[in-house]
Amino acid sequence: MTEIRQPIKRTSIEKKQKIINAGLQVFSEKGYYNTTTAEIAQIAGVSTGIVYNYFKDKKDILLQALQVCFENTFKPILNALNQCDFRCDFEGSIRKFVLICLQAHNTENKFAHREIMGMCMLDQDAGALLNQKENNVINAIIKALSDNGITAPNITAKIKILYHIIRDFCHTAIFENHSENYINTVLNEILEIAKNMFFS
Amino acid sequence: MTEIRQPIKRTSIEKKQKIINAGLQVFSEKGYYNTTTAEIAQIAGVSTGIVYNYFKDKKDILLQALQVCFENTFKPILNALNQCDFRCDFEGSIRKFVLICLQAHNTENKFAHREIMGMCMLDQDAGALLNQKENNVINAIIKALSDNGITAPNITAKIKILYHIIRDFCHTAIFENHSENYINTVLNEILEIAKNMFFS
Amino acid sequence: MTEIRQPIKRTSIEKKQKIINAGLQVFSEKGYYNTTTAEIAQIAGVSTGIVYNYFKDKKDILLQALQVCFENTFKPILNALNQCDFRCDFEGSIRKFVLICLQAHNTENKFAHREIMGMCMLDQDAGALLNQKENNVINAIIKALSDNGITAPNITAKIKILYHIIRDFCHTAIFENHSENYINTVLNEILEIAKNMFFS
Amino acid sequence: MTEIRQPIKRTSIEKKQKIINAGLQVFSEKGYYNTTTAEIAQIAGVSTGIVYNYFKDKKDILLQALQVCFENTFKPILNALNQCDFRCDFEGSIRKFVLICLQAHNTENKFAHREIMGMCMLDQDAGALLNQKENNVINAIIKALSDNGITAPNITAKIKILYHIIRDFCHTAIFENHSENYINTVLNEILEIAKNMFFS
DNA sequence: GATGAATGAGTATTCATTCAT
DNA sequence: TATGAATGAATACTCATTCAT
Repeated sequence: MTEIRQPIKRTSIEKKQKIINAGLQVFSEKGYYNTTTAEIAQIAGVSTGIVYNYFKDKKDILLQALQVCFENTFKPILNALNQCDFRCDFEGSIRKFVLICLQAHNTENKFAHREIMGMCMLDQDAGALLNQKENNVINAIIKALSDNGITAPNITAKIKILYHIIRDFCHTAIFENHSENYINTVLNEILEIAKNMFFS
Repeated sequence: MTEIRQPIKRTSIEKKQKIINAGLQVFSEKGYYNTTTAEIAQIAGVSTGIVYNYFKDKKDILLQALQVCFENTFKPILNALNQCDFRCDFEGSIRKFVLICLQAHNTENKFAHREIMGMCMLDQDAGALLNQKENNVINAIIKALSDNGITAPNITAKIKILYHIIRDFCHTAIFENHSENYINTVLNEILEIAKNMFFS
Repeated sequence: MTEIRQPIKRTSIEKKQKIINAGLQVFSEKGYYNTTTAEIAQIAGVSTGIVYNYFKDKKDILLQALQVCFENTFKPILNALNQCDFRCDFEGSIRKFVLICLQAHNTENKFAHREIMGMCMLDQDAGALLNQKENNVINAIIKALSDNGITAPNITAKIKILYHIIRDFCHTAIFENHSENYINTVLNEILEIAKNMFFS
Repeated sequence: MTEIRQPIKRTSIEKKQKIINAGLQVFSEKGYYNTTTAEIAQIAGVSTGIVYNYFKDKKDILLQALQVCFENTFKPILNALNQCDFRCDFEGSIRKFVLICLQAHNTENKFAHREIMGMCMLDQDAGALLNQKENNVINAIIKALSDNGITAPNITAKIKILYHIIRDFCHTAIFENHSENYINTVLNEILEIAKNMFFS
C-alpha cells in the first residue's frame, strides 16, 4: 500500500510528466484497454515500478492525462472569449471563436478524440472531468455575451445548443475529411443560427 | 476454428436471440469490458461453448447487439418521417419528429446510452455501424423535406446540424435530469432554429 | 468472479485431488511462500487456470491440503483409541497408542511438519483447522478412558498435558535424529507420567 | 552490495536499535510476510536505504529482532534458576520457576507468540536460534538441579519433557483465555509430574 | 448441435534491494 | 552516513477461446 507521492524535485516532476505524455501518446494510438502499464513506462523511459509512485493505478494515469489534455484544449478557448468583442462585431467574433475552437481541437491531436470521448462516455470519472470543463466553457460564453450587453430569453438553453453545435462541428471536422469549402459552408450555417438566436 | 453458423432451426434462432439479448443487458449494466462471455452465456441460459457457434468472438456479440439496438431506435424514427406533413405544418411536424426521437431513445433503455456511444467511439466497427445508421436517417430527412417541397441552400449541411442538435437534445434529456419545463424550452429553441433554416 | 465448482465427474475429482497432492508436495518441499500457483499446476499436470475452478485462491489450496493431511494423520490415531483396552493393560495401551501416533506422524511425511505447524501458527484459518482436529483427539482420549472406567481429578487438564507431551515427543522424534535407545527412554518417561496421573 | 556495518557511533547504534524495535513491532502486528521493509523504516523513522547498512536483508532484521526478543524472554528465566533453592523447597521452587516463565512470556508481548513460533518453524535460521536458546535453558535447569544435589535416571529426557510441558503451559495460557482457576489446576498437575520425576 | 471443463497467454501491481545525490 | 527515488523481477489471478465428450 505505497502512498502516492507528489513529486517535488525537478527531475521527479519531469518524470511524472513523461509518464503522462507517454500515456497520452499510447492511449491515443492503441486505446486505453489495449495498452499495458509496462508499455507506458517503457515509452516514458522509466521502470514499471516508478509509475505506481506517482499514480494510484492505471486509470489514474488516464485521468491525469485527460486533465492535461483538457487543459490544453480549453485554455485557448477560454482565453479567446476575453478577446472577442461581441458587441461591435457579433458575427466576426463568433466566427473567430469557432475557428479558435477548431484550432484547439486540432492542436490536441496527441490524444485521439475518439479515444478521449469514448473513455469519457464509458468511465464515470473521466466523464465527470469532461463535464466540468465543458460547463466552465458554457458559463464563460454566457458571461462574455452578458458582459457585452448581449442577451436573449432562455440564454442558457441557447448557449448549450450553440456549444454543442460548435463541438460537433469541431469533432466532425477532425473525424471526417471534409473540403475546406464544405467546412466554410457549415461554419456559415452556424453563424446564421447564432445571429438568429440573438438578433431575429 | 469453428465456422460460424447461421442458425436455421427455430430453437437455434431463439438461442442466438437470447445471447444477443443477454449481451445487450449485461453490456448495458456492467459495460463491455467488465463483462465476460461466460456471464453472457449464463444469463442467456446457454453453455459458454455454444456462443462461439453463432458469434465469431466477443466483439461480434457486441456488434450484433448494437445492430439490434440501432434497429429498435431508428426504425420508429424513420417511420415517423413518412407520416410527417412538413408542407402543411412544418413546425408541428418537426416538433412531433423530435418527440418521437426522444421516445425512441427512451425505449431503448436496455442498453445504456453512454456505453453504446462510448463503444462506438472506441471501436471502429461499432462506430461505422452507428455512422451508417445515422446517415440513413439524415438522408431520409432530406428526402422527406424534398418530397414535401421544402428545400434550402446547403441543405445537407443544414440537416446534419439539425440532426446533431436533435441527437444531443435526446442524449442530454436522458443523461441529465431536467424539468419538463426546461425540456420544453430547449425544444422550442430547436424549433426556432429549424424554422429559420428554411423560412427566414 | 468465477464461482468455485465442486467437481462431480470422476476425472474432475481426480484433477482436484492431483492439485491438492501437488500442493502438499511443493508446500512441504519449498514452503508455502516460496511456491507459485503455476508451479503447483505444473506438478499437478494441469493448466494454471483450472486451479481457480476448484480453489478460491492460493490459500484455499493450502487449507484443503491441510484438511487432507490432518485426515491422514488423525484418523489412525482416533481409530487406535477404540482398540485400546486401557482397563486391562493401561501401560501397554498407552505405549501402543503413542507408537501409533508416532507412526501416523511418520507416515504423513509428504508434508513437512515444520511447514504445517508453521503455517498453522502464522495463519488463523490454518490454525483453527488444526485446533479443531486436536480437540477432537483430546476429547476422544478422555472418552476412551472414561469408557474404560479410568478417571481422575482434573482429567481434562491432565489429558491436555499428556496430549502435548505425546505431540512434542512425535515432533521431536521426527525433527531431530535420536537413537532408538533414547526414543525408548523418553517413551518410558512418558508412560511413567501417564501412570502416575491415574494410579498414584 | 553494500557491506554491513557494525554501528559505532552512539547515534548509529540507536538507529539500528530503532529499526530492530520497529521490526519487532510490525512483524508482531502484521506478520513478517505482510510487512515491507519500507514500512519498518518508516516506523523506525529512518530512510529505507539505511536499513541495508545495518542489515543484510529483510530476514536479517527478523533474526536480530528474534535475538533481542529471546534475550528478553530467556534472561529472566535463566536468572530465576540461580535463585531457586530446589533442595530446601523443591515444589515451591518449581512453582516459582514456572510462574517466572509465564511472566517472561507475558512481558514479551511486543512480538506475538504465534508469529515468533511460526517463523521459527518455517525458517531454519530462526528455528536454529530458538533451539539454541532453549537448549541453554534446558542445560541450565539440569545444572541447577544437579548443583542442588537433585538427580534422577535419564535426567536429560526428564528435563526436556518438563521443559516442553512448561513451554506449552505458557503458550496455552497466552493463546487461549483461561480462568485463573484453571491455570492453577494445570500448574498443580505440572508440579505433581515434576515431583514424581524426582521423588517417587 | 450442445456442454462446460480446460487451456495458457496476458497484466496490473508489489516490494526487496540498489544507487545517484 | 543518509536519503528516498528508482529498479525490474516476480506472481496471483482472469478470461477469451477451444475441444473432448
